[in-house]
Amino acid sequence: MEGKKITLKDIASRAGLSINTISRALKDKEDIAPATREVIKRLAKEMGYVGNSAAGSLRSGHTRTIAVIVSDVANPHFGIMVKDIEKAARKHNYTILVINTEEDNELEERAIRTAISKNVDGIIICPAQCSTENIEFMKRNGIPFVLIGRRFLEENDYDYVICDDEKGGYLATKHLLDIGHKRILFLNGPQRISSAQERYMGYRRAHEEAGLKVDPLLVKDVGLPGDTRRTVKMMVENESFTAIFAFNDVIAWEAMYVLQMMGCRIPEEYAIIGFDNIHSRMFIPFPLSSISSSKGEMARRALEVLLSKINEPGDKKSYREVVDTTLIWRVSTLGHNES
Amino acid sequence: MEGKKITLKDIASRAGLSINTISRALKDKEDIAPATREVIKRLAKEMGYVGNSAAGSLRSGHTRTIAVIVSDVANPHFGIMVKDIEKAARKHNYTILVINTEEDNELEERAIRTAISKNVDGIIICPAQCSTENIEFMKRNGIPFVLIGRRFLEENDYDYVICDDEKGGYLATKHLLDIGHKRILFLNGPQRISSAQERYMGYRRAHEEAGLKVDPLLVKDVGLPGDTRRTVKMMVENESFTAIFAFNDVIAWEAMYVLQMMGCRIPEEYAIIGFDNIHSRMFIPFPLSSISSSKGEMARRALEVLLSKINEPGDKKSYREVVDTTLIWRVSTLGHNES
DNA sequence: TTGTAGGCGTTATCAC
DNA sequence: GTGATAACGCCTACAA
Repeated sequence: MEGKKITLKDIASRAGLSINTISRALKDKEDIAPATREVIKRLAKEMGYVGNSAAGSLRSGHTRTIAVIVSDVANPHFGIMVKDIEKAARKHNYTILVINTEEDNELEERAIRTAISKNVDGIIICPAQCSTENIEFMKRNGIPFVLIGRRFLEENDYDYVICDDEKGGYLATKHLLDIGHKRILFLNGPQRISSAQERYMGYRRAHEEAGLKVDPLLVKDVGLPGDTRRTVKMMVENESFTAIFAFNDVIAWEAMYVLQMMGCRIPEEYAIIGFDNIHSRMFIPFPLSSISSSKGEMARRALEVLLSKINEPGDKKSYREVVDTTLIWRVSTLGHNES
Repeated sequence: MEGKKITLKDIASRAGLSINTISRALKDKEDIAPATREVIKRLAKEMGYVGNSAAGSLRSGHTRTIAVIVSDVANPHFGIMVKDIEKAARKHNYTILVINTEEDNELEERAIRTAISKNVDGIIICPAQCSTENIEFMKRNGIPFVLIGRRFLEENDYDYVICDDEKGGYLATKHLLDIGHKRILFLNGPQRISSAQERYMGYRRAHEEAGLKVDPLLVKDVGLPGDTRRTVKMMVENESFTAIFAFNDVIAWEAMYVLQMMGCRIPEEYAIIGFDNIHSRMFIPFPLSSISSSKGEMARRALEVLLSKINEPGDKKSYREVVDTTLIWRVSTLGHNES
């Protein structure tokens, strides 16, 4: 049994039957005598036969595999997303191929080519958004795909499932303004990313509604690792502000870490709110207020959209799904601070 | 370009050459005229050709894909592991298929069958250890595989890469004893898991060395979600202890969360130490002492072992790699508590 | 009820 | 230099 893989042929020669009798018996086809079926199935089990679906898919044209392309599974945001996609996919008998792009354009291109060359039935991708090239490539290729978590604001003809980032940015900012903060540091993600742009729009809208002007000095891009630590330290030393809105919970944690190291108290000296509500999935010592974006919901919807695109190839419908965002209030923004 | 996939055949008929010439030209074989090669390559690019490696692997027998089977990618421990495996694999031009088992025996079996049926070249698996059945199945099947993070203590003839769990358990416990704690609550993982057993052995050794007896009431299994919250609450209310050693950082965070909710101070009232040192990859607000198990190292070694098994199928060498563990001291065990 | 033929896309081998 | 052929493992359609 060791060494070479058992194929239908091996079973056939052992059973003294033809390859395709074996094939059909194992698929429980009616046209094989029940007795024969039983014998064959037992033999297959005995020999440890595991079908070669890769070979079958060469014929059928589908692999029941979808690629999930994200920047980094080690980031809990994506880890949770990937898990939920995998879970949903498993229900539909699909397997997922995970590829990380590290937010890099070239790696993203390679990821897409790899996925296509492995004949996946479709792709769920959180695009690095360095350019539209890679997305255009998928489109030209004809492979079904859905964007998750990010979209292209200008060339808006790709299907996507995102959360309501503008509203999330608005809710977070309004919440901080409501409890008395006037100068809110926004630790935002890289500007090329749509969710960063949209959350910023929400940040602006909340300010406008409150009759306040946005101070550009308080809006920082912390895309690179290390940025958050440097920025928070620098801002605490040089600027006056009383609250932080972080692009995501991971950045928020890092900011809190720095503040604690510097001896600042949360929420008394600095209130802080994140985005993603990872605390709903994991108990982190310091409860962080956050914007819930329901990753499970996004994952399921993205998969559904992808499956319908896979199953109705002719269909030219477009899918633009926006999952609601809500405010989750925890102690990191408790109390208030009239400055 | 939309709809159907471009194949060698399509390029061949467009170029007026044979399929085979196209194939060889695209692989830069010397026996095709340089001029022809250029023309073909340009044409392929123009037509958006992406090779069907699935078809190729039917012939070659390998897919350059490995399956990574873990219980849950959303757990940062596995998320980080998967990321590091993916990164190492990418360097060797391998892609990974990620399947979650949720620590369930049946899902694990399905995961393995799926992986094999998709013709992966090998499997890296963190076994649920409900039984050895599934591992035996892989062995009988002949697919190259390596266990990661866990091993089978009795039937020790499977290759593995683990960290030094016994030493880790010893170091964590000794550290707490050294700073003055005498009653240490051990929030351990499920007993069927080797790492839980081995960390417990370390916990015992440290006690013995210190001339203390292990109180069985202080050793709790918190395998299921929710266990940690219930257990910590119950223990704080009913038992006396001054420190906690948690099976992993995620459990430690949860314990800290509960302690904070109950108004207990860390480390003054309860010192706490985790395992995995996730803080080396993520800044979590409250710095948690932990045992570092170098997931990056484990991931790379596991991949190397797997690759050598894939590349030397005849080789009957066994691989039992144990990565060192070290103590990382942070504020969650600062100060001491002479009780 | 079972067997035979052909083809999915690619590649290795050998002939032209 | 380039083309024809067979083969990888499986499946559909049809013949026996």
